[in-house]
Amino acid sequence: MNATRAKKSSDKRRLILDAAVKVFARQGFHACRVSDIADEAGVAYGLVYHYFASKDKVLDTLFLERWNVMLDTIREVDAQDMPVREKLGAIASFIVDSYRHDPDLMKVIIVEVTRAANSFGQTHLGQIREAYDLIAQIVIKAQAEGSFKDDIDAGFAAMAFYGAIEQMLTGWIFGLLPADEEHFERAKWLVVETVCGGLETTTVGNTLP
Amino acid sequence: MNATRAKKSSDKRRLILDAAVKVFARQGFHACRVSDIADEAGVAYGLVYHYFASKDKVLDTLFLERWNVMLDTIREVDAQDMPVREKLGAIASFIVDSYRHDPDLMKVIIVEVTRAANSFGQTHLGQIREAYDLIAQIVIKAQAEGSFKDDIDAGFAAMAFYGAIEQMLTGWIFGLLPADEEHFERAKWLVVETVCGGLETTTVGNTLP
DNA sequence: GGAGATGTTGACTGACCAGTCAATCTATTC
DNA sequence: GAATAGATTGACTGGTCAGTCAACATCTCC
Repeated sequence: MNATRAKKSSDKRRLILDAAVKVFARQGFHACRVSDIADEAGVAYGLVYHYFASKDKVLDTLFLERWNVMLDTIREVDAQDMPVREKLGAIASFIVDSYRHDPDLMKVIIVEVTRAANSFGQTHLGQIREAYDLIAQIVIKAQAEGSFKDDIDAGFAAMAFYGAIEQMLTGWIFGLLPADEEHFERAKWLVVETVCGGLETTTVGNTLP
Repeated sequence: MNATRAKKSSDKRRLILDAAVKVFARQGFHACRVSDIADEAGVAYGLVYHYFASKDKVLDTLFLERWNVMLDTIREVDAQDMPVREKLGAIASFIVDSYRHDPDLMKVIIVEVTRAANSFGQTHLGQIREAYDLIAQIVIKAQAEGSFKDDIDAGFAAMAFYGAIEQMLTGWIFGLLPADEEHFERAKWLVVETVCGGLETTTVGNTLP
């Protein structure tokens, strides 16, 4: 049957991808060998090249798979009719939950792609920018409807928001922040509370007394 | 004379370090060859190894030189008697100005060390953590004196603050944000305004209406 | 059951590059 | 000006590893 064959085939492909996540997370993309991935997956060296054209393509695949899910989520959230705070909260939630669900994969995506300005970060700059732009759009709308101050550049605000979240993940990745269930939830809340608190028009305190 | 000799010696050392900054920034630490550094500096290959034990040590030196200046600055700022907002503003200022003054060096530090969880980030974890801790201390003091809400974990707040700044630099590094004088200044202000706005006790707006 | 396609294997190769080292050059000192 | 120490050179080496490939295995379908 075709389905069985297809299933079996993609099983091994998936096996390799999952093994790659573990290996990349443990040793880093540059430090690991393709044979490490094959060993971790329990398959022969050559099979990696049967499913992927190069070591790079393995990482590309991992990144794009997950990043596109995130982009879709952000688009969906934005399309809904809810206050900015909730929209940003949903995005923060999604990212933190992604980490909670698969810390290795998020580590790889952040360390090897999102922040790798000279390698994969450049390759996937378009995808990465897309995320920032979508968040900026949310900020712009909030400014237009008056819930966010409009003297703050939306692009910069989006970067600050995204950067704050990514730094939380970085804290967990480096083992600098406690990574239990409660802290995951508090982190979501903190980012939204902090960033929205500073951007909302309801804020009173200002630079001068 | 001894001074001349010493001067000449350290001249070449400096030459190599400066060349390394350019090369690391342009090609990335892993992608570049030691010969690229030597070529850029206009010295022979072997001379790099006369001054540095390994390629790694070159990056270590660059990182530590700059990072220690930053740690000192944060300590000085913290020791002074001024409102939190100004303290955090001074730190944001220092980091942004560091980028303005030498974007290549900051790019290298951030991309190759601060965010490299599997290589130099691990090696220098102590130094990196020190910076986060110092910022967290500032937040804790602000909470103690009542200017910051104390229901927010200081460690997390410090990460959010530092992450927001680093993401601004990342935006400039990737060419995703405008990098002119005015935007540098606005970025400092934005980060402080946003983060402090969300943390200060004077904030009014809250989750529920 | 056999032909063709697809999956799987792992030894091998060719390129690359960090680090070594012996030779040469330059300054310093007496 | 000879001796010593340090600076500078670049050809060479040894190890590493991404990617290839030819052989073998296992499906699918008639």
